[in-house]
Amino acid sequence: MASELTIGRVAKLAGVNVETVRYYQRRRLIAEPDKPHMGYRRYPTDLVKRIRFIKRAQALGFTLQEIIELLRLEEARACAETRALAAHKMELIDRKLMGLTAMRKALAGLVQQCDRKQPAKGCPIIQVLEQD
Amino acid sequence: MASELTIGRVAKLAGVNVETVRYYQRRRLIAEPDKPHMGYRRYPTDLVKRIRFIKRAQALGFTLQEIIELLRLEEARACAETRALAAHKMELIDRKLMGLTAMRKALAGLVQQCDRKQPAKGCPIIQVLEQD
DNA sequence: CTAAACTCCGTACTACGGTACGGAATCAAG
DNA sequence: CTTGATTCCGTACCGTAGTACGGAGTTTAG
Repeated sequence: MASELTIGRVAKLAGVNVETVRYYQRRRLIAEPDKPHMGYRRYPTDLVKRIRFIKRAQALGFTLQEIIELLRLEEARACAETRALAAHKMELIDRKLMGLTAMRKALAGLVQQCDRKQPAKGCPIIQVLEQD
Repeated sequence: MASELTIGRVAKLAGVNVETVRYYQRRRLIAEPDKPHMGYRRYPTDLVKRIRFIKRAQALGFTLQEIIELLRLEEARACAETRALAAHKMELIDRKLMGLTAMRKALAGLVQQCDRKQPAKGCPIIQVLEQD
C-alpha cells in the first residue's frame, strides 16, 4: 500500500483542513499511522478516498456516527444492512420533502394573496405545519 | 387572548422541556409575558402552537434563526414587506428542496443498485460513495 | 398549615463538527 | 547551515441547540 503522503498533502488532496483529518483520527473514522521514531507520519494515498467518502456521505445527510457505521458495514461487507441504512435515510428525506412542499405552498398562497392586492391577512404558515 | 397556562403546562403541551421554552424566550422566538408582581408568569394557549411550529420547522432543516424570520410572516402587517419576506423564504425553501431532492435521488440510486444484485463485487452503495 | 411541586434566574455543562493556538520537533530549499 | 514551512500534540475555543443545577420564592394539595 503506497504510503507516501504527509497529513498536509492528504488534507489538500481531500479538500479538507489538516485539523479535520486529525479530528477524524480522534473520532476513529480513519486510522492514524504509526509514528516513525523520527519524522512525520506517512499516510496511504487511499486515505484521500476515504475522506472524500466521508464528505460525500455527509452531504447525503449522514452524521459522522452513521458514517462510522457505514464504514464498519463496508468492512463487514454487509450490503443488506448498508441498503437498510440508505433506505432509512431516504424515508427521512421523503418526510422532509413533504413538509417543505407544504410550507412552500403556504408561502406561495401568501405571495399570491399579496399580488391580488387583497389585504394580507397573515400567513397560515403555522397552521400548515401544526399537525404532528 | 386566553392566558391561562404556566410554563410547565406550555412545555408539556408542546412536548418540550421547560428549559427549552425559556431558551426560546432568550432567543426571542417566543415572547416572555410580564411577570406579575407576585407569582408566576402566565402564557397564552396559542404559544403551544407556536412551539410546535418551531419544532416542525426544525425537523425540516430550518435553523432557529431562519425560523425567527419565518415567524415574522405570521405577524407582518405591511403587505409589501410580507410579500418580499415570503418570496425570499420561498427561495430558501426551494434551495432546501433541491438539496434534499438531489440527496434523495442519490440515495434512491444507491438502493436500486443494491437491488440489482450484482455478482459478489462488494456493496454497490459503498462503491458509489467511493467514486467521485 | 405544611410539604411537595412548581417557577424563577443565572450560570454551567452537554453534543456535534469542526477550527484555532502555541511550543517543540522535523523537514526541505536556498 | 540556516530559515521558513510543516508536523506533532494537547488543549482551548467556536456556533448551534439545547439540558442540568442550585438556591431562592410561590403555589397548591392534602
